[in-house]
Amino acid sequence: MPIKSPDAPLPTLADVAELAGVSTATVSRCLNSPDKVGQSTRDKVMSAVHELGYSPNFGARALAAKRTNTIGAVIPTMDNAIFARGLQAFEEELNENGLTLLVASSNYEPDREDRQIRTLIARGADALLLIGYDRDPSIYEFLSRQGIPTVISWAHDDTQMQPSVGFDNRAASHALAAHVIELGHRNIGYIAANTATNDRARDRVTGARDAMEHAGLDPKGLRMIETNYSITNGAEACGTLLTNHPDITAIMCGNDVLAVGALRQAQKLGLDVPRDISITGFDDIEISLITEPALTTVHVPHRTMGRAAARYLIDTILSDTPPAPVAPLTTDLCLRGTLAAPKSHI
Amino acid sequence: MPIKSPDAPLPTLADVAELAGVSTATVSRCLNSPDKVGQSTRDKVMSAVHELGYSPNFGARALAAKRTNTIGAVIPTMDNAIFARGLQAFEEELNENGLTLLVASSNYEPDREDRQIRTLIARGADALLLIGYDRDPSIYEFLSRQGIPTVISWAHDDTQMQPSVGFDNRAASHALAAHVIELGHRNIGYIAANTATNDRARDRVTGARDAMEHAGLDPKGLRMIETNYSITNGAEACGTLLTNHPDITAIMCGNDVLAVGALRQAQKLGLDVPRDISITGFDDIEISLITEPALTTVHVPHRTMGRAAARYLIDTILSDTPPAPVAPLTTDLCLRGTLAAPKSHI
DNA sequence: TTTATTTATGCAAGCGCTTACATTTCCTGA
DNA sequence: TCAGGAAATGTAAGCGCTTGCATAAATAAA
Repeated sequence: MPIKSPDAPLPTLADVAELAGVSTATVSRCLNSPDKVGQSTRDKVMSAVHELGYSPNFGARALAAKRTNTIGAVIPTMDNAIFARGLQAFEEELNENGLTLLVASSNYEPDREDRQIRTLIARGADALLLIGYDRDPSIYEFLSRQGIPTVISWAHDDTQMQPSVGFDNRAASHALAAHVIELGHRNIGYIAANTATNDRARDRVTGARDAMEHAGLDPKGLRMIETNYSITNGAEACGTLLTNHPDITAIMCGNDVLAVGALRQAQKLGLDVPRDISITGFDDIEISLITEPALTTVHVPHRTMGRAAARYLIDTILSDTPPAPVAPLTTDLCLRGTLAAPKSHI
Repeated sequence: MPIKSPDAPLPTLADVAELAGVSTATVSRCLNSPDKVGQSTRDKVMSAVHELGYSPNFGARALAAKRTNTIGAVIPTMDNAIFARGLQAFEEELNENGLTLLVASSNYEPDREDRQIRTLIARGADALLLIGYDRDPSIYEFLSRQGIPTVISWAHDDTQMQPSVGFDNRAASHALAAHVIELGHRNIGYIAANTATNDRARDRVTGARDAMEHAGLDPKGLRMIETNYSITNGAEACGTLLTNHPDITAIMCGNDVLAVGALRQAQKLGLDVPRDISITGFDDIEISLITEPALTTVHVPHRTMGRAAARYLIDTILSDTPPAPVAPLTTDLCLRGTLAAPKSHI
C-alpha cells in the first residue's frame, strides 16, 4: 500500500461548490443548516459532497465558527474501569446531541492534568468535564477567563464553588463505615489513594473517620495506608497492614481495584474472608462481582452520573444562563460477601 | 463562579506581537523554531507570551501549517481493560515525541468506526492507529488517498496489505488449543466475539480449529457460541454451552473478560474448575490474576506493542519512505489454574 | 573599504471555513 | 395584476496562524 499518494489534496468547500454549481456559502449552509437551503440545491450539493468524498476541515471550521461542538474530559486514568462506564454514558449523551468527546488522561498527576486541560482548550473544546475538585485555583481562573463551562464530576461538595454532577464521597464512605462499625469492627484498616491531591480519596477517608467518631471511636485509630490504585498495590498494602496491625478485623479500601487486590492477598495469606477479615471496596465496578466472595462495596451510579454531567454541560452551552445546580446523586451500599461481623462478635 | 466572563477574547499572536513590538511572523517563529530568532527578541516575545497567557489556537495553526502533531486511534471499547494498557504505552511513546493522542471508540460497530475515523481525520490527525484489519476497503482507500499513515495493531497477518504492529492471533490461539488438546480434551467449547466483523476473534477461533485438525480431530466438532465481550455475556454463554453440550470438558474463550464470566458461571453451577471443566482466556489482562483459580490465558505484550506501534507511526511521519515492516510480536502461554487434564484422563 | 554571506526580521498571501449583509427569486394577498 | 415580504442564494470579510519571499542588519572575506 502506498503510504502517501503524492498529490491528493483534500477536496475543499470550494471544490464542492464548483462541482455543484453554487457558492461556497450555500454548500456551507447545506452542511450546517440544511433547512435554509432549497431542496433541489441541497440534493445537488450533497451528491457533489459524496462524489468528492468531501469532509469539512475541522480547523478551518473551528476558526471560522469559533466553536467546535467538542467537549473535553480529563480523567485520571484509563487503566482501570473506574471511569470507563461513566465516561461511556457521558459520551453517549454528547453524541446524541451532536457533540464529540475528546478524552485525555492525567495519570493522577496535577501537572499533567494542567497541561491536558490547556491542550483541550487549545484544541477548541467548548466545555470541560473534570474529575474531582482538587486542582490549582489558577486553573479555575484560567477556565473562567476563557469562558469555558466546566463541570466537576465523581464528587459533590456543597462548600465548593464549581458546579458539579456527582455524589458525596464523604457521606457515602461514612455510611459504609458506619455499617462496618455496627457489625462490631473496632480495629479498622484503610487503604486509600493519595489523599494529598485527590479529594475523592480524602473525602472517603474522612467519611470513615466521621463514622468512627460518630460511634464513639477515636478516628485516629484508623490504620491507614496510602498507595496508587492498582490491584497489585492493594495486595501489597493489605499485606503491610496485616503485618503491622494483626488485630485489624476489617479493611476498607478507597476503591474496588484496591479492594480486589487486598482480598486476593488476604486469601493468599490463608485468611478466610469475611470470617477472619472483612474487606470493602468503593465504586461497584464489574470486577467486584467476580471475586469469591463478591465484594461488599458502595454502588456509584456511574451511568446516570455520566449522562447527567453531559446534560449539564449541554444546557450550559445552549442557554446563556447557567443551569440550576444538580443535586448530589445517591449511592447505595452493596452488601455482598466480603463483609461480616468480626469473629470476636459471633 | 461566573460561567462566562463577558468579554475576554483570547489573546492572539497579533496581541503578543504588538506587546513585544515585533511582527507576528517573529512570534510564530519564536514558538515553532526558536533557533531562528535572536536571543533578545526571543526573550521579549516570551515574556509577552506569559504576560498575556497566550496559547496558540489549534485550529488556526492546523489550518496554516497543515499538520497537527496529533495521532488518532480508534479502539473498539474503553469499557474493559483489553486495550487500556497498550493504548497507554502508545500514548507515552507519542508524548515523548511531542505528539498528542486523540482516542475514539467504535463500540465494535463498523459504521461507528467509519465515522470515528473520518472525524479524526477531519480533526487533522496526522496518522492513525486502528485495531485489527477488518473494515470496508473503502476506508483504506480513503485513508490512502488522504495520505494518512495508518498502522493496524492487535493483529498481524502477513497476507494483508496494511502495515501492522501486532501478533498472530491465529497462531497464538493454535498454540493454546494444542496444549488443551494435548492434555486430553476432546469436547471443546468456544466462546467467541462476533467473528463476522472482528478478525481477531475469527483468527482465534480458526487457530483453535487448526489445532484440532492438526491433532486429527474434526474442527467442526468445536462447540462455538458468539457473544459480545462482557463478563455477563461470558457467564451466560458458558451456561448455554454447558446445557447444550454436557460432555464439554474445556471451554476456550476469545478473551479474558469472557473467560472470567465463564469461570464464575461454571463455579456457580457447582463445577470445580479445572477438575470438572477447564477454562482458558486470551490477553492476560489484570483480572486474569484475581480469579480463583487464576486464569490460564495467552499473554499479549500490550505495552511493547503500544510503544512499537507509536514508534512505527512516528517513523512514517518523520521520514518520507515507509519504515520497514515490523515483525509480529510473540505471545506466551500463561498456564495457570483453570486448565488441567479432563477427569476422564486422570 | 567593498562585496559577498549569513542571520534576523518583516510583509503579506493564503489555509478552508462561516456568516453578516446584499441581492435575487418566488410566493402571497388584495 | 402588482406591491410586499419571505425564502434562497451569492458576495466577501474575516477567523488566527504559518511561511515563502523580500528586506535589513550583521558578519566574514577579499
